[in-house]
Amino acid sequence: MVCTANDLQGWKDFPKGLKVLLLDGDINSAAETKAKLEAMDYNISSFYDENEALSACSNRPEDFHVAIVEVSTSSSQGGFKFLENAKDLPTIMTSNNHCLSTMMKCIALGAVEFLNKPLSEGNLRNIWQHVVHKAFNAGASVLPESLKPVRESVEFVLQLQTENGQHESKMLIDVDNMSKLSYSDHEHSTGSDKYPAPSTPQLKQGEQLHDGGDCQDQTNCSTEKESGEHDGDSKSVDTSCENLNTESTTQPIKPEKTLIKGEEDYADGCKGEIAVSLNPNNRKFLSKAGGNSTSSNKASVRDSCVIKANRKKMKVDWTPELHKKFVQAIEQLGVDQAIPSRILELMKVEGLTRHNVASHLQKYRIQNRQIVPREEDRRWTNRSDQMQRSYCAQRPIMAYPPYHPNHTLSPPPIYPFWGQPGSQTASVRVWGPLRYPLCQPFPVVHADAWGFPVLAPPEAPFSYIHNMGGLQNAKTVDYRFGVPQNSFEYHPAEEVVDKVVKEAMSKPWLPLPLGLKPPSADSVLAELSKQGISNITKDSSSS
DNA sequence: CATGCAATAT
DNA sequence: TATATTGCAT
Repeated sequence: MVCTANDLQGWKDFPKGLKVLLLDGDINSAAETKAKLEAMDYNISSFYDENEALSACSNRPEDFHVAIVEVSTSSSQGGFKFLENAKDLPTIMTSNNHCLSTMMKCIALGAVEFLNKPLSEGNLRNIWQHVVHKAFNAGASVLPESLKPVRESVEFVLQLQTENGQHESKMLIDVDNMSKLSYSDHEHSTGSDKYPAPSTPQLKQGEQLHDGGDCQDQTNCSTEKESGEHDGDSKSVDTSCENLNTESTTQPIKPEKTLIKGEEDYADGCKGEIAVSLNPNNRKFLSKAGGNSTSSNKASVRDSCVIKANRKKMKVDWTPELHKKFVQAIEQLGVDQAIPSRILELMKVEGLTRHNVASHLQKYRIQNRQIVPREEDRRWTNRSDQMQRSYCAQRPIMAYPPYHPNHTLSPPPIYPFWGQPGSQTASVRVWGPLRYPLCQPFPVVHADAWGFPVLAPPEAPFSYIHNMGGLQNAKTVDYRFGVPQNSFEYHPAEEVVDKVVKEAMSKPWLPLPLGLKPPSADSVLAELSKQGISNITKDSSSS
């Protein structure tokens, strides 16, 4: 990623001072690892106890950039607890136990890499890659405090080269692309981005990450070019690390994010997109400002960035979060009053224009229209048929948690991410109904071959994996919802039904679940009488 | 000016 | 292809 000497000037000693949390129950191997790492100028904090390590990185998240955690063979929790709880820290798992399932478990639980013990020098030397990777590929919202300086630093360096000259543009990875990458990554992994990008080789049986795993050592990609005039302000990471100020005592906060990509033209006409925060309490991560980017004057940098970013029209990326706001606004207004300007007001998203909202609303309506098609004359008495057909045409209201004991048998229901905010964390943006094969938001992994579903989506609660009792009985588990499903029949819990009914009644403007039209009174009565219910306690319309 | 729809662009 | 933006009519 860094290809010229010039590029390196800001961080040629980058790993130096990088703060490594080392959790290893084995004192000897811990000492050994620590010594090796320190020889590489890493800054090691050793922990023997998992809980201590956890509380340390919880209390001082800024103190750690990356963690190396041993999978203890003795204790049952050994290391996994840390792995799961320190989600904001790129965590490398190590173990003497080289079995595949252990590795997979680590990776599935969010480890960025699994390294066999003993840790080779090459492995250790390159752990910084995970820091940079995380710093750039974590969604801005989940970027740990400790990584922000890294990111800013790297961005700054990259920015320098961008501004320096385009003569070597072929060699450069421009910040814009990184921004895009980061952005899209962020979209696909909402909660914690414990699922690393494919660029990290850890899923391939963990064997690639020998020294060859990274094609180049961080020191050897220089091209002998020395044309640095901007070096004065460039900061190495360890410097920036000193400027950390957050004292959060809880787990690193994941601020709500509302990101919008800004398009910006550069002097050379080259266009790029940068991510800007529309939320004032958010931090901007991609600095386009050329000047100093020390942590101390972040604010000014930030401001100038915003100004620069606002210079041009912004492309709104309707992230799930943004869309959620949008939907909430619409619900709040009611479908009748849902006009762009008011939605905009309710959304209270800085930088968002009425046009943006209007456009989005247009699409929203189109989608809604498509799934509330002319079913006018359809009778809800034809229920089975109805349900089958409209299965993938769910309304924004979730009827009840879907269950498909065998997804090859029953059509997997789709829950449009249009719909209920909070019903799911929509890292994948799905607009309304999908074609049938895509109806499943995520593929259900049959993990028989592996004995473990490694493709659990980021949304999958980790407890799901736990509940599997380790690695074995991985059946088809519907992990999309925290509700355990264990019945073959559609028997929605009463409270669920109640909830839906209540919701439907309180929000008459919303289409009904199950793709049903409001039945006429007649059809309702007919249906009820069919079911042997002759009397209903309804205030109007009856008898 | 705001809105919604259609065309266009990415 | 999907979806965001732009253009235009109301």
